[in-house]
Amino acid sequence: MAKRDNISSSVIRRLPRYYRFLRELDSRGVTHVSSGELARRMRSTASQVRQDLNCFGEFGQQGIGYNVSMLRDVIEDILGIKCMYPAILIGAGNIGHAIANQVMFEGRCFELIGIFDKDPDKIGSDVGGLVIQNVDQLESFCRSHYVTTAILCVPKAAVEPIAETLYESGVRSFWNFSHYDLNMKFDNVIVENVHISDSLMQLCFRLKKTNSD
Amino acid sequence: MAKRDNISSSVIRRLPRYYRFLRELDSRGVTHVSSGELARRMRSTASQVRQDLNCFGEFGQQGIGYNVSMLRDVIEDILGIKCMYPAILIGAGNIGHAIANQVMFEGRCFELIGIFDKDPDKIGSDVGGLVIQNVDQLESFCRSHYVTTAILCVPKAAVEPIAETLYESGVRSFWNFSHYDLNMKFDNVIVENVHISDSLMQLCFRLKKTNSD
DNA sequence: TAGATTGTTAATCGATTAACAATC
DNA sequence: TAGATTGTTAATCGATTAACAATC
Repeated sequence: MAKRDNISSSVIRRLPRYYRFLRELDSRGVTHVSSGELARRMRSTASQVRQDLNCFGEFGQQGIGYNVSMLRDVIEDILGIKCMYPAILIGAGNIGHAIANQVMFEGRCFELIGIFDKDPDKIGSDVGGLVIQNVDQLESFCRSHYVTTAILCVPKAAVEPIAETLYESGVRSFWNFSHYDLNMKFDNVIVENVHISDSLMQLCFRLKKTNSD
Repeated sequence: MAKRDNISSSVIRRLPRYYRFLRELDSRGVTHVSSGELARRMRSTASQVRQDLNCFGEFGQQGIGYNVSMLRDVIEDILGIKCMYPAILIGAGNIGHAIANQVMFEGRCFELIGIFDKDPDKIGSDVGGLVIQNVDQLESFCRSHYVTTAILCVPKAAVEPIAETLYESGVRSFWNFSHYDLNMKFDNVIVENVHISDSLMQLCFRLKKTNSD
């Protein structure tokens, strides 16, 4: 019955962005925000914003706007970022460090409980409060800690076999930074492939377009 | 006249993905690929692929498929990744290191010619073959080297003022990793804001959805 | 009351899918 | 020739925009 059950995928894709702005407003103590103001921030239109927000309940008040903290709360709920899933990270290189130190520490949705690498020089050292373990501990660790999610920061060539191993150890979701599209053959697996350089190519495209205008 | 002039934005967004697959096929020595095969890789449909590829010229041959290297070439051309823009990076923390070492070194579209930080302990040390310079050198460096693009890997709070300075020194495009949406007030500026954790939230959403089905 | 702003409907626009003749 | 696969048109679907009555 709840409207909230069929939110279109384009709205879902915009939710993290709404969430960021609402969090910022909330932290500044702003209690209400209008569709027009949100639109300005989102580089969208007031109409679009109202259409979006309307599909998960009525949080607005005519003449006043939307209640920031209620809206923030319902978005957290829809995205599921109130949950806490145990996650591990494999590959303690540059990106691995960045993720462990700068992304995960915000402590939303995932708790980083283990870091693995195969380099003997790295094993034993500390990253963001965790000791780097040997990859050969992967299987037993995943089984005993019921790890749901693996963050893959290993080189291209290593991804497939590691993902296989992890799948067999019960891991069913992957956040993959390896520059290689992981395409698991099982359909009970969730994969988010991240390609940072895609956005660099978009930047390049826009630069070229500007220059040729 | 050229079809190529009005490629829709949704096609543009898919180009980096096509590009990746074509590059892989090319490196494996595959000369032709069908829309069906590309669709399988893109998790799309053959119809979609043909529609997409058709909007920038006729590279297919009935009964045979598309010429991989020609297609790759035309995509490189459209995205403008054959150009080489001088870029600098500010903030030699974890993400800065990751970008400098793992993303930029592929040597496409941008050449990293300078790295800056304000931490005296970092200044002078080497990252990916470049010596970290003091941020107070930023302005003079940008002016003398005609820097077009800045990669911002600094904390939230530092972004606005640094972007201002850079703008005044002639920088007109920004690849921003600071977890803060940079919204320059000038309209001759290109900004790509990267929010890595958005994809983490999408992962979270999909996990929650799976669990509740 | 007057001004602001929502929720919702209808109209428009654009993107995806289906179908098939053309051709390698 | 038969099989494969394109290019392109038309049909469908979905997303965005515009408009306005309802209401704080």
